Amino acid sequence: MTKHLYVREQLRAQIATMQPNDLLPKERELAETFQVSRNTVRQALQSLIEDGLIYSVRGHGTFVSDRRISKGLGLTSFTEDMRARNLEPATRLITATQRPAPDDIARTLELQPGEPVYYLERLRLADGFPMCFERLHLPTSLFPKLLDQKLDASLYELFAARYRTVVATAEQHITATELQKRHADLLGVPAKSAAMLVSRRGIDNRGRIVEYGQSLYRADRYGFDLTVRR
Amino acid sequence: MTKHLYVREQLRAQIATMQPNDLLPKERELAETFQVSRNTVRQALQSLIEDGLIYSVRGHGTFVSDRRISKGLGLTSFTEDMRARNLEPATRLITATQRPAPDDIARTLELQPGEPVYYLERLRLADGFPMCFERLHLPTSLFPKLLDQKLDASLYELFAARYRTVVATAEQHITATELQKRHADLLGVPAKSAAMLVSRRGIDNRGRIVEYGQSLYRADRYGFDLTVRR
DNA sequence: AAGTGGTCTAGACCACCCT
DNA sequence: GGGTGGTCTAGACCACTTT
Repeated sequence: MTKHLYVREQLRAQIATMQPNDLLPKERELAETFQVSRNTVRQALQSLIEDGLIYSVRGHGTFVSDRRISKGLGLTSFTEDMRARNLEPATRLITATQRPAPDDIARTLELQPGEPVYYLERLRLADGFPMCFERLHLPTSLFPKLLDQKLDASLYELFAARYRTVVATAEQHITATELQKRHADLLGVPAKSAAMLVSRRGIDNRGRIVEYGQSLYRADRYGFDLTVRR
Repeated sequence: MTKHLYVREQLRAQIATMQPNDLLPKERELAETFQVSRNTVRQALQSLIEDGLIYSVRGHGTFVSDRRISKGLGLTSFTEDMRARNLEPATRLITATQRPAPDDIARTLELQPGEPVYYLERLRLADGFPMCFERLHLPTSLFPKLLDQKLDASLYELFAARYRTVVATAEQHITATELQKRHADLLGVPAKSAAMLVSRRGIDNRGRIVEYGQSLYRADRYGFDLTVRR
């Protein structure tokens, strides 16, 4: 545990007991209190500012933010997302195969056409009810013997534990669509119901394209909350 | 112009000429080159890392990112959003009235029930084609004589110019829905088509709730692109 | 062992806001 | 003028990776 992380967590706890627009102690005071340099205090404050918990005004002070900002839309797995919503995530594996990449998938994953990819279909449940149907495409070269693994849990956790691959960035496209009968049946809603369609391309910390997935979320059960700033 | 901003812009220009995964000079070299301290170099690098242009590996070096990341989803007005997509924005004002706030609107705007609000309905066009139908609720107290203004242009620009109010933060909820006949007709699509429903609460830099709006976007023409990071 | 980025220090001056 | 956060310095040691 580094000092600035320690200071940050102490401050986070203190902020939780304060009111919006309350004034925090001066940076020089905090440095004295925690027996660290002012730069270290500033490192901790900067991190809290980026989280939206506090804001600072030059020549004035540092304050608790007006509203508690929900974390917005970070890069989270379905598993993490559901846990954050206090729902119990589960997964039903529907299909898991290896096949040559169709042209459009190869292009998205930046592979040569026909290179082998894994294709997975999974139904994601929350507290036992269908929430989302997803199709995933993964380069086989990055995940040897993937199909021998347990695929009805968090894939991101499997990637990290088994393949030392962390999805660091994701490019997402969000839109709406009408559900085909098959997908509607899986999700337990009438055909042609509206759903959220999320296409995601996951990239690891070395810049390799790790996954391409499309998820269909039940619109009656799911939405994105995000807070954006100027 | 501060030093770290100068260093950052110089580096940004240099990065533009480099290939993904190219190695940047060591921090200590950069400090020497620019005749600044290593901390200042690190401040510039940190900013570029947050923009996704570079990444660093401890004990190894700092590298150009594999992909140029689009800026994701900021707080933009419809007008700005369309211009960014190279589409010409336009607006057709459908309704503009003043009325007592219904209970749910009052609650969302944190007003007393029955306090007066403006209610606007507008059809937003891109290159002349319907893109989005929006309903807006605004506290009258913040925008005296709003209905006398020109309401078929960017409201955010009007707020800034006429009322010195800048929407600094917005809480958004994004989901999908089926269009009612009236809304489908306005947007020029069949009834019950899928659409994106975006609810937005805008907050100014003093923490006042400035607007509550619901927008229905044609799903065939519109989606959100966003890049998220761990 | 050598070299990298990550953390931390103690001190200084600047830009801005208040009284 | 006095106090705040913002910037910057020169130097040190640590954690990690590669040789």
